[in-house]
Amino acid sequence: MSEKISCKNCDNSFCFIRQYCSSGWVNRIDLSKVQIHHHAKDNIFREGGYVYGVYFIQRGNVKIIATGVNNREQIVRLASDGQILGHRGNGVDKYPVSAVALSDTVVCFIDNEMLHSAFMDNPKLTIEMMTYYSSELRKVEIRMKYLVQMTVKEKIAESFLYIQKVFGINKINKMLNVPMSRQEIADMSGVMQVQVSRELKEFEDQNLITRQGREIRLMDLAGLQYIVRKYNIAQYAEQDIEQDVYYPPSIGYSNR
Amino acid sequence: MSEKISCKNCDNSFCFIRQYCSSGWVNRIDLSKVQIHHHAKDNIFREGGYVYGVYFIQRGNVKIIATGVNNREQIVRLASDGQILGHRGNGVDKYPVSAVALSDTVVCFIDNEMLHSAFMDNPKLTIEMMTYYSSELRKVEIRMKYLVQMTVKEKIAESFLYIQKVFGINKINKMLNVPMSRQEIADMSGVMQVQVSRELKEFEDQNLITRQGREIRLMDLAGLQYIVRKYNIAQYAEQDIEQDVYYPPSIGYSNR
DNA sequence: CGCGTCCTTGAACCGCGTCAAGCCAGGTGG
DNA sequence: CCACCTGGCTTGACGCGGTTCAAGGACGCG
Repeated sequence: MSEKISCKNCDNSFCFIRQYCSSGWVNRIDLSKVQIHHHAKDNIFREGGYVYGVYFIQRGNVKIIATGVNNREQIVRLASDGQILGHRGNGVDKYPVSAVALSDTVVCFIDNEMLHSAFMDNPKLTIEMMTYYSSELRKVEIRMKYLVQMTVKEKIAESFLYIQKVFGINKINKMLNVPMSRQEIADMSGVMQVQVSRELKEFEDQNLITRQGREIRLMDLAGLQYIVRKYNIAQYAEQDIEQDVYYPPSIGYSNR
Repeated sequence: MSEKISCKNCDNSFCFIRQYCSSGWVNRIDLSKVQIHHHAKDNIFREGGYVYGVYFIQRGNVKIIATGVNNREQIVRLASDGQILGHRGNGVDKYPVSAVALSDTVVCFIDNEMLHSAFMDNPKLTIEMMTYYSSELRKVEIRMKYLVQMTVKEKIAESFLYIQKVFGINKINKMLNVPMSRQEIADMSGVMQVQVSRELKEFEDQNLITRQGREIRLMDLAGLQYIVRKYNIAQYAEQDIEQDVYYPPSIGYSNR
């Protein structure tokens, strides 16, 4: 007899399944069978691949990217512990985006069938999932406006605030918890990589950031917010400036 | 005794409530009390206003806009019959965007309390709503990439395809069912209004469109698709090119 | 008929994307 | 331990696409 590790033993308190499903239901899931481990830079799923279910991030940091023309990418979203990847639309069965781990990541894969029966049995789960999607939708709608109207400097400042918001910064050394390359920052902001270099220099001159090797330390969040103030970005302000240290600051670059 | 008109009598077959709630439940709603009529250019709700519920479009055409810096607007989404407006996020209680009627529009307002009890009683409804949001989310994610990577010409071509997709074109005269101003096309595409004028001229020279007064007739959808081909925009293709005529082509400009 | 709104067209400026050369750090192999 | 290589980063120079400013036209409405 093989030993079954119930989903109940999972330590992720953000997990939608654990939070909103009946305990009987939770017990039906074998954690060891749904968990998938990924290293940094691994694809969790790829644009064009078939959708058989959704992924919950148990622990880790992920970027969702849409590949564009001539190798240009657009990072449409960042996601971390407890968030959902690989949502489907009506009857659409292929991913329009890819998900890539930025640090070592564990996801739980729940296939369509199981998910559907979970929904039918647990109305609270469905409501929470719906709320989650509607909240992501409004966030993307807002970011969309930024990408169109902001200057390069503003877009990059906004990207830092966004990274800080989703992944947090290390309390002690103020480094971003998940270091991102210049190219990735460019892909988030929708600008060219060379422009990122230039703006970083300017930010450094203004003491908004400092650099240690290739990593970036956010020194003055209020200063960054000031740059984008006219777009009244309230959601990145006050809250979450102090956040837990999830990972040692270098894991994102690990090459295993 | 006042006469109650049940939600059952509503003629909108797309309505989520009618489709996915038990008939007993549907009967509880008094259609005459939830319906709100709007003229073209009316605000359905405004950025910054408090969220007391959601709106279902019973009939009409709506743009969702985010107001930006110095009177610049960004149209983040178009919506038509059966679609949902005014989704909330977690604990957020203010609209981040405005919804404006583009033609005469009827919406049904369902307050938070009623919606929540509908969700608890009708799991299918919740699932459908969730699917709707997740599908809108992926659409916005894709449009986000376009807005960043496309040239002005491409963005405008894409906007026409998007309008045609959501609102349809008149079968007979090929006019867009809901005419939009140059400014609105600019706000969708994230470009300046003068550029729209210039590109329209070019499109006309290439026989992709013709103009009648200020209204635009799409002559060559395949040609427009050709312009944006390298972004492989599959979702606007084949389907829906022939669509019902919802409204006389001029109502969108009516000034009542 | 005059006024306001929306649209068109021209001209000039400049932000930012492009191209290209050089730098720096880490890894590898002799 | 040094030499070399490679990939990511920096910096400069240039030119184009697109924004901005401005003037004039078309159309609808009172």
